[in-house]
Amino acid sequence: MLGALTVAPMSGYDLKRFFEESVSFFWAESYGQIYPILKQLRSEGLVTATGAGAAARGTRGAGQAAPSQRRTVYSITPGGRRVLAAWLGEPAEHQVGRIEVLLKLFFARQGEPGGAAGLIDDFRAHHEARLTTYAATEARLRGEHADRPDAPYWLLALSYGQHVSRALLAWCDEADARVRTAGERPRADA
Amino acid sequence: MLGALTVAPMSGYDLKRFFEESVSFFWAESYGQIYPILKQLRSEGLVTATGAGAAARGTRGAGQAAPSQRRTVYSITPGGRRVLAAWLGEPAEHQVGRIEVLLKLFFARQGEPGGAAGLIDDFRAHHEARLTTYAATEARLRGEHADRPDAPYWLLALSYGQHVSRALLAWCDEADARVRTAGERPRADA
DNA sequence: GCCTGCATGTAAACGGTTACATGATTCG
DNA sequence: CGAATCATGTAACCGTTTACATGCAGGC
Repeated sequence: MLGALTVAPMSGYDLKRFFEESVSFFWAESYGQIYPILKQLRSEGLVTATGAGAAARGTRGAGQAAPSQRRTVYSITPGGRRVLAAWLGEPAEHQVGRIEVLLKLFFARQGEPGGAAGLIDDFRAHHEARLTTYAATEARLRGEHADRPDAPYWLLALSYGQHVSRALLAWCDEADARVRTAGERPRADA
Repeated sequence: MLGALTVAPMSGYDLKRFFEESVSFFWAESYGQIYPILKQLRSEGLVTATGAGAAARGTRGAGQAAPSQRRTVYSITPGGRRVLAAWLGEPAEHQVGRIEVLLKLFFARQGEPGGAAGLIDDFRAHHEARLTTYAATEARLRGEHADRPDAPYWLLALSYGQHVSRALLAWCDEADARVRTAGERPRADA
């Protein structure tokens, strides 16, 4: 959240969209977290609020003309930037992501004969779609957002996704071949 | 859990180890889940218990000689196999796995200049280690476990991990190059 | 006798999603 | 006017992890 607010001051609603549009392929946050966390960050002095819900006095600057209203826009504070920088300095944890398709594949012999092939088809379609999305995002990043100073890092994250999806399509080919020859046979005919 | 019990009847303790040794790179379960779920599966008639905690009568067969005792071993029932097969028939969901390292990288411009490079180094080491583990697992699967009928599917899952880790090492090279040239420069010297 | 590993379980806390409630604004 | 979207929030629920409690068995 603090990271997102370095891109621009945002409302809770904006943050949700930011997560959906920018980092959705590797991170997600729901309203159920966003609003409580904003409240907490504010109480810790890591963000400040302006607009609708900015109860504390001194929030509305001189000529600010009540803009749109009803929105509460949050900005990161210097303290927030320090906390963010500290977090960025800690090594990232490599936690085990649960991959449901692998679990099903692992036990696929216990299911219908064509099951594994179906899973793989589905999986291939998913990653083909992702690569298409990635290409569109890349075009946008190299186009309109090319001047943003964070752009190189954003492209790095994108590249991660592309490498993974390409590798997984290659795996699909391999898996398909294996499943259609030795894999499925031992159950039925043969 | 039902899937694991098709491999062999197991105790809760065995299940934990099964998850740790076989599928740990894409799935994990803790005791806090295993024991309650076993209880529930049993109440639904999807598994049966033998040994220590097998309260219901008729569990100990004729010449079974109280083996080791204090263990409660669970076996999958025909009903359990049906439920498992039904689950295997449903398409797998592609949920967003949270990748912390990408989040840090995405906002890396807000941290220390060398931060991104450090994250990548760490990440590379992690996937190199994984590839080593995968190689050992592959040897075991092609060796002692080669005759197991599920082995082809297990190798497929393993191959997934190998494809991903190899792709990520390639990404590390690319990312490193980008971070050490254009990436880190605009903050300090230059 | 003690340490390690086997073995079973539970309670509290945590992190997260879902669903719902509410209402303002904008645009066709 | 009505629909879509902007916007804020909360409560209930669910899945999961962590930490703890307990005790037996086997080997040194």
